Amino acid sequence: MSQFELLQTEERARRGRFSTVHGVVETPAFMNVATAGAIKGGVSAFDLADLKCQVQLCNTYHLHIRPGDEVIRALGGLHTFTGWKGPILTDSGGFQVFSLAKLRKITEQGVEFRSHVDGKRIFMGPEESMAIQSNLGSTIAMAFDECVENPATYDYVAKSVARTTRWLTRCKAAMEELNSRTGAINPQQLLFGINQGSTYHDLRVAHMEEIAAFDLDGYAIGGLAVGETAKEMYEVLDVVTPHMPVDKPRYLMGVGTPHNIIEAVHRGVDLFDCVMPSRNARHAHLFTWDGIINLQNAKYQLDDGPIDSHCDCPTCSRYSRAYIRHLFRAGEMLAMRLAVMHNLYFYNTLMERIRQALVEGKFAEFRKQYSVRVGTRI
RNA sequence: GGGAGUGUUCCCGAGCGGCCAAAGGGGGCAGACUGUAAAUCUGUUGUCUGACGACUACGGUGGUUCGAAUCCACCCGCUCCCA
Repeated sequence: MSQFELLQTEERARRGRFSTVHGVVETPAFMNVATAGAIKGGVSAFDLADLKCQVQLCNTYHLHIRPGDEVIRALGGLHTFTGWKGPILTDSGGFQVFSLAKLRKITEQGVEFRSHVDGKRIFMGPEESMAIQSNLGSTIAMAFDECVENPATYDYVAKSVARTTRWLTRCKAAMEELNSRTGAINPQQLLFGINQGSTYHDLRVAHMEEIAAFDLDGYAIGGLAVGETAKEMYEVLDVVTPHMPVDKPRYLMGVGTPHNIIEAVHRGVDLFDCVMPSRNARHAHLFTWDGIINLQNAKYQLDDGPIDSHCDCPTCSRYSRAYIRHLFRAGEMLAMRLAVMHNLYFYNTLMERIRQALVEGKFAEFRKQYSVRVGTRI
């Protein structure tokens, strides 16, 4: 069974401890995204241990298509398969309802996708998503939802949210049934519900209250950072978080920049995930405590210092900006690996420093010092 | 020695009288990226100017023409074939 312990608060910001069968997560925490079972850029589950990673995130849709969730189940589940022994959260495939918009069709029963690999038709609804996630044996399964692109009409969002709620009922029933089956990879698989409602405050609040009644293991806020302004996103957080259960972890899905994360912690969020540190690292866009740098810029050609002089990650302790820049320009894979490791270490350290600031009652000060600074191009 | 080609902006390479500061690659310079169809995508890349525009450019020199990277002559360089 899971247990979320709220250890401390500072204004709306929270520090907590989430205990799962695969280990404890100190929150606020950033979950490292390994969509297809690996962090893109050549970073393995074993590297993650050196990067202060607490939770790995994998994707239902991608792993269902390749290699197939039945294959992973036969091999003992994601923990055995990837080598990551800590908590794993699997996204439900709901985000692909959004990102594969041109390749799908939504009905009450679920969503018909066209595989991005070979074009094959794939049907996924709440039951299918839960069954796949059960086969993957993740620690935390996410409810199957529809992530609506912003802006969206009130009418469409209202209908979509109502459907997402009905899907949640089916997700919960399916999860309970799957957990009770003998032979389940993780019979204690947790389920998080997902709040939707676009930028409509009344829909957000109403939906949050509805899903809170399901008494799930955690609650996520989805459908943000998908087209709306940062200001609108923060307003949704301001409006929704007061309606989220205090004794359950709160997860802001897919967000975001270091600045977004600090601002969301300030508004009471505990968990995050985002492809930004890994994707941007692969494009030489690196985060430092002084701001953001693009390591491909000519000005770093002769820079023999580390990416970040305040960083003690495996990359910064060994390699110069000039060398990594060269690796990028030469198309060497090592460039991506070193850059991704740095950015993930930065994100995980950011969370560690946020937690430490909360311990010391200095989060407000931390926010003031870093919230804007870490998002500035230098 | 004879014959046939060829020389284009940083590189490769299109162009065959005006719509050419010159396609397309590459390279360079910069930007984007938020539950990853993303080792991807976008912009830009002669000089000057805020812009209109002006100027300098297609091996060299001279010519034909209202107008030449494009046609002609000679020169220079490179390639291939025959002796």
